[in-house]
Formats: sequence, C-alpha cells, structure tokens
Amino acid sequence: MSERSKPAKGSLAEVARQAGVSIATASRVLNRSSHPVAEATRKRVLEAAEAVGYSPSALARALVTQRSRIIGVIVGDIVDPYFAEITRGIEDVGAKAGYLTIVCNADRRTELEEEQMRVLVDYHAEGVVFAGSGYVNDPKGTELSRLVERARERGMTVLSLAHRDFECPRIVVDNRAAAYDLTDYLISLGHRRIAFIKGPAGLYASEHRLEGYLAAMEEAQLEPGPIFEGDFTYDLGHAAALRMLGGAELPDALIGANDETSIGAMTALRQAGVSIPEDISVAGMTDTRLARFTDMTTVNIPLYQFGAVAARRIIAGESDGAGDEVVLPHRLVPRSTTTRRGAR
Amino acid sequence: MSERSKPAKGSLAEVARQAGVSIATASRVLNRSSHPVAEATRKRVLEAAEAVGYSPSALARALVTQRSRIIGVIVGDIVDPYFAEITRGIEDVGAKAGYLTIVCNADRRTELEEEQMRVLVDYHAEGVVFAGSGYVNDPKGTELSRLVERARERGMTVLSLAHRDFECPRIVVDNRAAAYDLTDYLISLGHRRIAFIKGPAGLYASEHRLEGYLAAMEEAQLEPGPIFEGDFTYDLGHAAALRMLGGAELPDALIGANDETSIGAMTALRQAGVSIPEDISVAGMTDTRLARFTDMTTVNIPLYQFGAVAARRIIAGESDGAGDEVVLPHRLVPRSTTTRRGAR
DNA sequence: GAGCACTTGGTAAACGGTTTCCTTGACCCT
DNA sequence: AGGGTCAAGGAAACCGTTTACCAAGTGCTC
Repeated sequence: MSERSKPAKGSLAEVARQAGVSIATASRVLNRSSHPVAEATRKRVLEAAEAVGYSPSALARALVTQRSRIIGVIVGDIVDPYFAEITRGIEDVGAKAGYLTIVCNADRRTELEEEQMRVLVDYHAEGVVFAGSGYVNDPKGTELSRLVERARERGMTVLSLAHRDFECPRIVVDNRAAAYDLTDYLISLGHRRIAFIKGPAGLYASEHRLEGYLAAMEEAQLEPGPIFEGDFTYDLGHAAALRMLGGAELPDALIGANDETSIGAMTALRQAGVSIPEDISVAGMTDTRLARFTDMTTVNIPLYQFGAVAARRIIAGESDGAGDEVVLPHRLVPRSTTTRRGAR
Repeated sequence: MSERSKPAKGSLAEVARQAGVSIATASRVLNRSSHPVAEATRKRVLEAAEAVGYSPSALARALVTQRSRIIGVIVGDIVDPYFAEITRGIEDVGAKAGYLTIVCNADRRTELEEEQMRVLVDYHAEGVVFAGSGYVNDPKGTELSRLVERARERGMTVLSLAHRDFECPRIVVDNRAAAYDLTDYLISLGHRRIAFIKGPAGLYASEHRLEGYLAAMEEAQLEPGPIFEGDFTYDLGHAAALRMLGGAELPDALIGANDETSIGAMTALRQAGVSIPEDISVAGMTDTRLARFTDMTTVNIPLYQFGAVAARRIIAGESDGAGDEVVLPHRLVPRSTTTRRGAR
C-alpha cells in the first residue's frame, strides 16, 4: 500500500505531505504562528488539513510545549451535587480558555485522593483542585502533603476549596459563620430548643459548622439542643430524626449539617405525622438544588463560584502564594420550612 | 548549575542517571518488562525512582504506545444526577483498569457535542460515550456523524447510551416499554384520567416515553389525559401543574417524563393544597436519588450500569459491531406518591 | 578452545508535534 | 556589481517514553 513511511491518520505529517510542504510550514499555518507564510501556501495547507481531517495531537503538543492545558479536580463523589456544581464551575471557565478538566472521584478517602493526585501528576495537569474538606489531624495526610509539595516543585498549581492540612492557597466559605448565621436566624424566629445533626466526624467542615452552631447558642445563652451524629447523607439524617422522635419532647427547630441530611430528617418527620414548619422548623446548609426543590431554608454556599475562581487562578498560572486564602460570601436563604415559633 | 543536559524532575532520565544505568534499563524495571534485569540493578533503579519521586509521563507513554488509556464521556450536564450516575459507572470500572475518564459537558446541544468530540479525538481517547439522547432528524447531526465516522476509522470505540442518529453500538433502556409499564401500573390502580408532562421536544427519549404512555392508554381504551409541554426541568414541571390546576377537573394521576419534572409538579400541587396521593397520584421516570428522597413512584433506569457496561466494552476494545444494541432492563418502583383510586 | 546460548545492558528509532536556526531568493539602495 | 533586508520555507533538535535491535560477557558443551 504505502511507499515507505505512513503518517498517522489526520496527523500533521499527513497534512504536510498532502499539501507538499514541510511539517514546519504546516504547523505554522495551523497555529497562526507569527512566522510569515505565503497566502497560496497557507491555502493549500488549510485545504489539506480539511481533506485529511487534521486533528492535532494534544498529547504530542503538550509534551513539547510543556503545557498540558489540563486542570484536575479531586472530588469526593461526582454524584453529589455539591461536587458536581463545583466541577461545573471549573469546566465552564476552563473550557472557555481551551483547558480540559479531569474529574477524579476519591470516594471521600484520603488514600484515594493520594492515588488520584498521582494520576494527575502523571498527566502533567497544570493545576489541581481539591474540592472536598480534609480531616482534622489526618494521619494519612502526610503522604498527601509530600505529593502536593512535589507537584508544586514541578510547577503545578494546587488549590483547595476547603480547609486542608497541607499548605496551599484556599478558596473557602466561612463555615463557622455560616452555621452561626443560620442558628442565629432560627433564634431570632423565637426558637429556643434547636437540634443539630452533625456532618462526618473529623471533617473540618463538620467541625466548623458545629462550632458555629454552638457559638450562636451560647451567645444567646441557650442550652445547645440535642446533637446527633451524621455523615452528610439522607440516611443518617433520617435516622437522626427517628431518634429525635423517640425523645421526650420535639425541639423547636432542627439544623442539618448539609441539605441532604435535613431532607432525610424532614422525610422521617413527615412520615411520622409531624408538620413542617408548624410543628418544627427545619433548615439545611449549602443550598444545592435539593434545597430549592424542597423549598427548604438553608444557607447558600457559592459552589459554582468556587470552581470558577479556582479555574481562573490556575489558568492565570498564579505562581504560588501558598499561604493565602480567599473567603467567598455565604448567604442565608429563608424558605418555607422554617417559621416563627408558635406560628401554628 | 547543571553540567549540560538537565532531565526533567521525576523523569525517567533523572532516575536513570541517579541509578547509573541507561534509560532503557530504568524503563524496563519500572514497567516490569519481560526483559531480564539483574537483581542488584533493579534495586538501584527502584531506589533512585523513589528518591527522585519518579512519575511516568502518561502523555509521553500514550504517544509512543498509541494507547492513551483515556475514556471520554459527553454528557448534557454533569450537575444533572442522570448524567452524574452514568459518569460514576464509567469512572469506577475505568479506574479499576487504569483508565482515566474525561467528562465533557455539552449543555445538551449538538454543536457542543461536536466540539467536545473533537477535543476527545485530539486527546486520543480510546473510547467515547455519548450519554445523552439525540434529537429526531437533527440537522446539526450530520457533521457529528462525520466526526464519529472518522473517530472510528482511527480506531476509537464510540458508544451511545440512548438513541442517536449516527451509527454506533448502543446500550439503552426501552423507554417506550418503561413508560408503557408505568402507565399500565397506574391504570391497574384504577386511574382513568392520566395526565402526562412531556420531555424536551424532539428528543428521542421524550418521544419514546410519550409513545409508551399513549400506547398504554389506547390499549386500555382510555382517552389520553391532558398532555403538557416540558423539558425535564423542575420549573416546567411546576408550570405544567399550575396549568393543570387551572383546568376543569384534576386528573386521577400524573406522569412526568422524568423525576425532576414530577417533583416540580408535586411541589406546585402541594402548595395549592392538593394532597398526594390522596387527591392525585404522581409518578416520575428514571429513579434518581431525587425520587428516593421524595419517596416518589418511578421507573428505575440502571444509569450506573449504563456507564459500567459502556466502560467495559471500551476497555475490551470491542472491534466495532456498529449495528448492535444491548437493552438493559428497567424496573417499576412503586412508592408512596401513588395509590389506588379513591383510596382517600 | 571454538561455538553457542543466555543474561544483561545499551543505542537509537519511533510517537506527533513546536520552535530555533538556517538557507534561498527577491528586492532595494548606492 | 556588491551588500543589506526581508519574506518564505526547510532541517533538525527536543519533549519523555517504549522497544527493536545489537554488543559484551559468562559459562557450557563437544
């Protein structure tokens, strides 16, 4: 079939041969290089490219230019709307700048984050975004710290969207303040006994939200209401509500550490014949679409913005600034699952 | 600083130099090549690799081996749990086989799918999964067809998880049967007037579901109830319910073309004081977690399986079989939003 | 002690691009 | 005619791997 060398389908070499020019020239017109090329030649190359269906190998290009145009994001679980929203923010601004976003699921486990970090380094990602919160004093975190350090040495930009043990610029929301504000809001509605369902134990985000709740209660000189274990899931929210129903007297209000937890709790309550918000006010945190769909009071965390801001920094190639932290604003979103106490 | 040549950080060359061996030898031990290497040498290389933090360039490797180990998936919107679940299925089985998954958002638009397809070709993806349904007689589809054809010529595996205009193996669910079964179930509960909220106009999935609904009604010799426009979103579901409330008499039951639509409708109904399922039975389709959270009757579509099966085929490198289609089973999931007619 | 097989290691050619550094003419000026 | 400038194009190095092929040494057989 072929004479001797057979350039790959749609490769630059094929285009060049077809147009009767050197590879260099073909490359130049296809990249709008500043190097001058005669109009006639340019046209021939363009036609050849069209004819053979030229598709520039991003791999080869990345190799030689030392720019992969890849952004990696390590999420707990892409099915969780929390992470999906963030990812969407990254992808949108990334794509606009010609970047490819690679999403890695870590199943909320540090070892897997480590694994995924390695993969991202192997693919020469220009930046990596850690979307999820870290665990307090995570023993498995030291290896991850080393990896991050190495990545930085190789010129990669590493960012996190929550509190983490390793050194890196952060884009966050003040979880403590968010929980404080929400609790404070419920108190202002006249509620006294306010229950709380926690997030996963040891997660910075969980701890901070709990702290915010406790601080608001203390400031109002209220006894912190019953506190339940949770893990950000519907199921544990549901379970907590059942335990609460088994208790002596129903609290005035209930806060879940995130939306999903609160929805699980609401479902259990409603199934038990409890009216919301007449019998008890319920609120969540994060403001995912779940909250909107259920018309639930919550506090908005700008997830999409998290992603967008992170992507912009990576694209700009922010040369480090390891220590800094930008805090994005949260916002209380009152909806129909909370009401003034005794409004029944 | 450096003598003359300075190998990149963590590169094979650096490892080789550090271990005092050739690059070839280093590569061999690091890849467990069958080529024999003396134990002492192997150890030196391994230590050197550890010391310099060797990270094999996936890019370079992909270039030379002609295997990128990349799977691409083109979704409508990663925030939509429908697509997120599918993606998760792909990622899980892909990762287990050492594959990287690249998710591309196409915003449910054919032009963007085309764009994303190009990107995936540029990155030498070994396989591409089209997760979303196509539009009936899409004029923009011809260019996409050409792209797909080209991709196939280059050895890529292209699959779709719904009906599409271009030729490619499909992994699907029988949407017509699914809608038929659901409708049939409602009829068996004694409902006579059954309303339907459609999906996006022109989408194969929408059309098929509508057809299934109509077929079941006709077979039961029932007049198809009011039919509303929709687009798979909460908002249009909500709007449709409002229009329905403005109508003469409330139907016995309501089917939304997907879960989100039905939830929007339920919210509107409840806000208007309508009890579900006492006053009207409501059901959705797909069985996303949304349906579970709201304890809504629906028909399950095995999204995760879609992804898993697709990924397995790509990894196996299925040499085409352009025509074939595998149909995964759907399953009716009765929950608390539907009940026997007059059960009030 | 020549011939041979096997072990161990290195050399160099890919892969598909980008980019630096030439070479070649054409043109202009003096 | 000689020299300089500039437009246009090509040759080749390089990015970091894998791998086909070759070379040297060892130990064995006959």
